[in-house]
Amino acid sequence: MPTIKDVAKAAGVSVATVSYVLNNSGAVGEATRQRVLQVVDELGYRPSVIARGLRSRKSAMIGYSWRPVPPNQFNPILEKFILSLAEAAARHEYHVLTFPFPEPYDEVEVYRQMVESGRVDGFILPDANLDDRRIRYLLEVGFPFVTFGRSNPEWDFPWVDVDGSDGVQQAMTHLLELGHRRIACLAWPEASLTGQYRLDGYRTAMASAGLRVDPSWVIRIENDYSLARQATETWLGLPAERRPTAIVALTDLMAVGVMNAAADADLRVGVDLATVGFDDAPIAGYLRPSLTSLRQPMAMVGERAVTMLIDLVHGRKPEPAQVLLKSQLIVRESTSLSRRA
Amino acid sequence: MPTIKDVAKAAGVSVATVSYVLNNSGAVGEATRQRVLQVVDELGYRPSVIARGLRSRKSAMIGYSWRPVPPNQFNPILEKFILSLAEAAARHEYHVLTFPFPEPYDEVEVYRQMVESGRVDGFILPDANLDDRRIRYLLEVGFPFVTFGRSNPEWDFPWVDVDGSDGVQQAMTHLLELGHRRIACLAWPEASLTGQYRLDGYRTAMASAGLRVDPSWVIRIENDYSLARQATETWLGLPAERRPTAIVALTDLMAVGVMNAAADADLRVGVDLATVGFDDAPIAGYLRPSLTSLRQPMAMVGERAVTMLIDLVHGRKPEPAQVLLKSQLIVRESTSLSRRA
DNA sequence: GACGTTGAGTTAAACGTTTAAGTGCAATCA
DNA sequence: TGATTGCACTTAAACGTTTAACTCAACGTC
Repeated sequence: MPTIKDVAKAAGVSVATVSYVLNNSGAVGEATRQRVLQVVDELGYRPSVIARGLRSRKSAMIGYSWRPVPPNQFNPILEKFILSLAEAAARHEYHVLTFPFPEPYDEVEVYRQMVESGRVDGFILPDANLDDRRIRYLLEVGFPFVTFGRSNPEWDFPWVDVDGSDGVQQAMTHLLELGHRRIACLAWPEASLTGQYRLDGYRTAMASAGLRVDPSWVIRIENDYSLARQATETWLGLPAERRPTAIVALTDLMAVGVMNAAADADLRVGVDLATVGFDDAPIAGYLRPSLTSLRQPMAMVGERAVTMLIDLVHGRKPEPAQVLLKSQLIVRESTSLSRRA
Repeated sequence: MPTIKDVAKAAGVSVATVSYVLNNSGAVGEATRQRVLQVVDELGYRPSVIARGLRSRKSAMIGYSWRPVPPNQFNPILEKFILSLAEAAARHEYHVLTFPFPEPYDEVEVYRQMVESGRVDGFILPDANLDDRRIRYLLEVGFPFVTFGRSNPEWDFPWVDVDGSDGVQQAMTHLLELGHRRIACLAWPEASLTGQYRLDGYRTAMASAGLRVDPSWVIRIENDYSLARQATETWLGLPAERRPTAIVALTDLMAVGVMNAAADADLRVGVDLATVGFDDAPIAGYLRPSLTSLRQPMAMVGERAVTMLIDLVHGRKPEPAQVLLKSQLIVRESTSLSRRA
């Protein structure tokens, strides 16, 4: 593998000149420049990113670690997200280093290792949450990062998020237009900030529509199929005047639980009971009935996050430093069969 | 960030000694060793992987790039695979670098860049196929790699694969035991070697059972929901004595197409028509009826592939250099409702 | 007492870049 | 004419490791 020295020798110049040509810096005459470039081409020379990294104290790598979901759950947005990270990074001559998510309470240690060994120049942190230890640590040591998701308002750091409140409000508007008035929300435990925002959207929409929220209409569960079924059964067991006619679930997996529980109770989903999911999993369009869901603009999230991170790494302040994107409601049969029929 | 020099100074030894201590090489007295380790600990020193890489000409990185599936398809095994790669790599102090899959026909160029810039020490290549240009290139330049999937038999290289023929035979045995005799196979285009192996499993099982394969029982399509529906409709339109009672699909997505087309024809899946998928997508257990499918041991695939690759990188010949793993049939309602009923 | 041998260190080169500082030269200027 | 400037290029240090080669004292051997 040729090195910069080989190029210099072949072109009859010093290595510095070659370096200047390659980096478009320094003052190099046009003739020399051409000659160097030609030699580079002939020799098939490619700079060693490692040597470059040692000198510049940059690895040109972005660290990314995600929390694997438990068996029997799925993460519908992971692939798109990683892909958009990798593509956005590549556009800036960066690369994405994926590392396994640490065991609970070891988070910081794993990130510390990455930071101190100089493996990466910055991190993309998915699944940000309140009091996130990773964020606290990285702020403390002043290491570049961008989160996907928000955290404590008193912490000032760059993030990208999808407006869950707005998303759920879109779904609610859709349901309200269809005439639904008794709408339930299958939510997440209080610990999840993302869950809070989405639930806020539900409450806001109900309030704007002048509708009272029956306390039994909000059930908080982990993202789990069976728990979603149980919750649905609870709702369907309510007296008719309190029984929801529509259910907004915070994930597609839970929405599937809702649909199946409803079908088992001999309700026609989309006609007798409407339901909406979140994330627009690839399967959503192929379910029976197909599932109305909120699609997060993952490609954009990845692109923005990477761009912001690279700004940070280069000492520039990303502008804006906080980005809130909108999700898109994909209407399918689970909310609109009755209309079509 | 402290460097090895800081440690050496603080411990009153030369940098070489520190290095020897850290690498357990050279001859170092016990007292000195302890003192160095203590200083390392006190200073929180961590070797720079970049400097180390420059000297040792190793990046301690494994390159991984996967072909993103078209919109409306999904890749049920990707997450588990990347995760197991990352975990296995971490156990050997390696990391996984993900890079975007190149545009068609640029494959080699992107891999070449990775090789020549010294970014990675080796590759894991998913989706290996016949005449794979990536394999050809890497063999040519003698760069370490392990594929997931097989390729040309005349090429000698290390791979890990899941025995698709055996998998489909498991499914077939299951269907035959349930009494099915007219079994169809929803296969892939001929270009896919993985598809060939799986289809072989179908033909082998039919032959072993002494059953003739009606030519119309094999339909080759891309992995696509709508095409799967169409194929199913074709089969359901056959005269009764040639109409399949069971359909083995090469992916879960196609199996969903089968199930929905059957339901539209007022057939009860699992009773009137059995179907089996492949990959055991997370949703499979939550479909109605739930889908029998073949689960690939992705964690094992990743683990083995990484171990083999690291052997190669260190100049050891992996033993064995070819690994064929079995998939596991997960029986659910789509093949056994009638039994349970 | 001269002569290996061994153990425990040190010295310094090397890995492949980047870049501050320096050099030489021609053109420009007072 | 000599000083000044700007351009094009070179020199050499530095980034943080690893490791071959060396040093030196202590010890054992004949």
